[in-house]
Amino acid sequence: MAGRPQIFSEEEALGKATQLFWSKGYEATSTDDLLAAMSIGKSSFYNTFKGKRELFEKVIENFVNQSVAGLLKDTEAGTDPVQAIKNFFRKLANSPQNMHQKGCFMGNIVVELSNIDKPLESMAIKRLKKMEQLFQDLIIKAQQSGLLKSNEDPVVIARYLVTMWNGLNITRRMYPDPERLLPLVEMQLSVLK
Amino acid sequence: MAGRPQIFSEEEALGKATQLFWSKGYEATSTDDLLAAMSIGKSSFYNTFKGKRELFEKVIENFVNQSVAGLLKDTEAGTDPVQAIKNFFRKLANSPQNMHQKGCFMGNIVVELSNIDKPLESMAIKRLKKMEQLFQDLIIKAQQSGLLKSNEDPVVIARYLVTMWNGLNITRRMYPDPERLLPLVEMQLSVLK
DNA sequence: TTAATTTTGTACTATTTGGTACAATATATA
DNA sequence: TATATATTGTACCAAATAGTACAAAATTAA
Repeated sequence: MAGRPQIFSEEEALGKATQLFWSKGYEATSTDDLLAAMSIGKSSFYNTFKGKRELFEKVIENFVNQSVAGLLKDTEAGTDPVQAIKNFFRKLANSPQNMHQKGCFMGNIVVELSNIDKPLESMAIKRLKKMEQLFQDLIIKAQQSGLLKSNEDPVVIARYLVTMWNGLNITRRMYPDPERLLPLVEMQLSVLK
Repeated sequence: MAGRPQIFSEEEALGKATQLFWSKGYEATSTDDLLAAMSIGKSSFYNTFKGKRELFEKVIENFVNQSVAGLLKDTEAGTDPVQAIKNFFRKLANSPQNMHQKGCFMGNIVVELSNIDKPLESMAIKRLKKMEQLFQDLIIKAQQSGLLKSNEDPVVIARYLVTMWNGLNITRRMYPDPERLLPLVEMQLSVLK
């Protein structure tokens, strides 16, 4: 319980690492890149985060998707779950350019590492499935309350929404502007009625 | 017009390189990996393909999506364009495991390189847009012939289909089995009526 | 004040990276 | 057969990579 005090904030450093990994991916992010972004020295890096891979794992574990968090908030606020979902996707379409370019962190990981690093891919898949579960809960709630008339299997609807999310996160890089994305989103949401 | 003859088939070597890049991505594929997969020496490699990046460009340019080629064939065979599209996606759902794991080569490139190498990303995006154009042509044909009653904008429908494709190529890695994917695909295809 | 403890800075290292240099080799043509 | 020409194999290289070693610095507890 003694020792020299840490000169940096672990949380802050982790946030910087997250941003970097999110935009450049795992392989293309070098440890030197990380040190620069996190503004810490090599010793501090290896001392507190053990290594690049271990840091990446921690980044995945700590990652909170802001959009999803917003969706969750809307729901808890008592909003119509169907409207919450629709808002979620409309917000995606209206994101700033740099968000379009980054896409979904977990989706990016699945794509980059599916034939490179299965354990890391699995961690990302687990996160995407959590998102799917969130959708499923909302759909069930909407069906029970009668706000959603469709009696399609909630499991399939949820999986459809996740696929939409995954797809949009690539398509939005092809068309990083709301004018193209919004009509697309509306068509995709037409299932929810 | 003299000189020692090439000991390998350029086309074959390019095919091997394509498979490797497709499964491991750009960054994680080393030149040594390539040499081994292509079964050629370093000299031959740099002599005929100039370098890793140039090879990758050539691979993208020469890439023919087998599934898309099949779709095109079905169409030319005079099949109902709507059915052709439906078959296309159902076939995707029924692909073997390793295809699920590989996903869409062009989509993979967009994800991996969107913040790393814009020129390469653009090449991949161009290809995805070609696919979108193919969908659009089919939708227009289907609407004109009355096989598709929906009068939604063909541009939006095509973009919706590409987004479906992009999304499925991630979701199929979460659920690499037809039992989960088929109901999902059917729901997504419900727009086509 | 000293000892124990932890973090930090600097120098170093082994491996892998993409790529060159260049001579040896194998062919077509003169 | 000799020569021009193109491909190939081997050795080499500089830079970047992830990670270590270890002493110096900064703190708390005894």
